Amino acid sequence: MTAKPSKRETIKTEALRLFVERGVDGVSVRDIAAACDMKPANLYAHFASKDDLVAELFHEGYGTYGALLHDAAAGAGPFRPKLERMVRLICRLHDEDNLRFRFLLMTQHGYLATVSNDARNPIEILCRAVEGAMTGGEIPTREPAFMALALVGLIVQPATGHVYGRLTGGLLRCADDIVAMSWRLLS
Amino acid sequence: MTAKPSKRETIKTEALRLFVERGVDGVSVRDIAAACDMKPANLYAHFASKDDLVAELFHEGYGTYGALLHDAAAGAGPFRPKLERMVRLICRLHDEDNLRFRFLLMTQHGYLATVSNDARNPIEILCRAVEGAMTGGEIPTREPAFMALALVGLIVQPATGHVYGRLTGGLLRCADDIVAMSWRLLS
DNA sequence: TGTACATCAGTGAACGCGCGTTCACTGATGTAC
DNA sequence: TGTACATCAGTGAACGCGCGTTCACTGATGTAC
Repeated sequence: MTAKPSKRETIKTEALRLFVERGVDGVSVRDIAAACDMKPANLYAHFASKDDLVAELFHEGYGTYGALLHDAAAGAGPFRPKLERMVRLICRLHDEDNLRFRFLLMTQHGYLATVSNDARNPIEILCRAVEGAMTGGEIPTREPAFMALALVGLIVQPATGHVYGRLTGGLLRCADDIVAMSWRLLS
Repeated sequence: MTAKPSKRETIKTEALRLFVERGVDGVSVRDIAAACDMKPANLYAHFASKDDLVAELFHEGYGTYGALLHDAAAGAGPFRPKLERMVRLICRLHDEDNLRFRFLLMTQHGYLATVSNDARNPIEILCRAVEGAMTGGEIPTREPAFMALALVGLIVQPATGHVYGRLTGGLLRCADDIVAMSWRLLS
C-alpha cells in the first residue's frame, strides 16, 4: 500500500511529462490541470505561478543530479573508477529517470545562466574531477573545462540521438563503450 | 557599394538574431517587425506565417551546413584528413556564423523529426564518413551512428559551454585539440 | 447528541493581455497615349 | 507635357483566441462546548 502522492507531487509529475512532450511554452496551465484532474485555478494553491513550477522542477532536478554526481566523484581513489562511476550514473539516470533527464537538457539553456558554479553544479563537479586527475598526473593536462564539456557532449549527444530514434535500446546498454570512449578521450 | 539587402533578407537576419537571443517563442512578429523598421502586417507580404519564417531559417541553415559538410567529407582519400576538414569546418561555422549555428542547435529538437536522413543531413554525412572509415579498416569497427553522435557532442557541447562563458575565445582556436580528441575518440 | 463556528481544498467565471493574422485602404511610382 | 490608369509595397485598425492569473464563493470536514 504505497501512499497516494500529494496533489503537489501529482502536479510536478504530470507537468514534467507534458513539458518534455511538448515543450514548456507548448503546455498551458489548463493542460497541466486537466492532466491532474484539477481546475486551473487550483494549481495556484500549490505553486505561485507557472514559472515557479518550471523553476522548481529545474532546480530540484539539477540539485539532485548534482548531489548524485558529487557522490560518484567523491573519495580519494584513482580517477579511472571515479570516471566509470560518473559515466554509468549519467547513463542510468538517462534510462531510468528519462523524463527528468530530458527536461533538464531541454531547459538548461534558459536556466544555466541563473545557476551558480558551486559544488552542486553537475558540470562543475565533472570539471573538478577532471582537473584533479590532471593535477595528479593520471591524465595529460589540458583545459579542464573544455575536457569536461567534451565529456558531457560525448554522453548527452548520443542520448539526444537516442530520443529521436537514431539509437535504439537504453544508454546503459552502451555504458561500457561510453566509459571506454571517455577514457580514450581524456588519455 | 554593396547592394542593399532585400526586405526579405533583412527580416531573416533580424529574426535569426532575435530568435537566438530570446528563443523562438519569446519573439513576437511585432518584435521582428520593429527590428526591421516595418509594420507587423507587412511581414506577411514576405512570409506566409511566423512558422513559415522559422521553418525556412531552419531548413536553409540545415541544408547549407549539410552541403558544406558533404563537400568536406567528399573524395576518396584517407579518413584522417577528412575528419580534420569536417571538424575544422564545424568549428569555423560556429565562430563565423555563430547566430545561425546556435539557431540550428536551438531549433533542432523541434525539427529533427521532420528532416529526412538523406545526403544533406549533417548527422547522416558524419555517420557515413565514420562508417566508411570503419569499413576501410582505418578505425576500429563500432556502431557508426553512436560514434558520429559522440563526435557531434564532442564539438557541440563545448560550443554550448562557450556560449555561456564557460570557455573563452573562439572554438577555432581549439580546433587542433578538437581534431586530436576526435581522432582519439574514434581510434 | 446537537449546534455554532473555523478551516481550507476546490470551483466558476471572469479579468486583461499579447499573440498571430487579416483586410480595406493609401500613396508613391511606373506606363500608355 | 499632361492625363488616366495599373501596380504594389506599405499601413492602421481591428479580429478572435488562448494565455496566465485572480477572486468571491462553495461545501465538506474538523473542533468546541
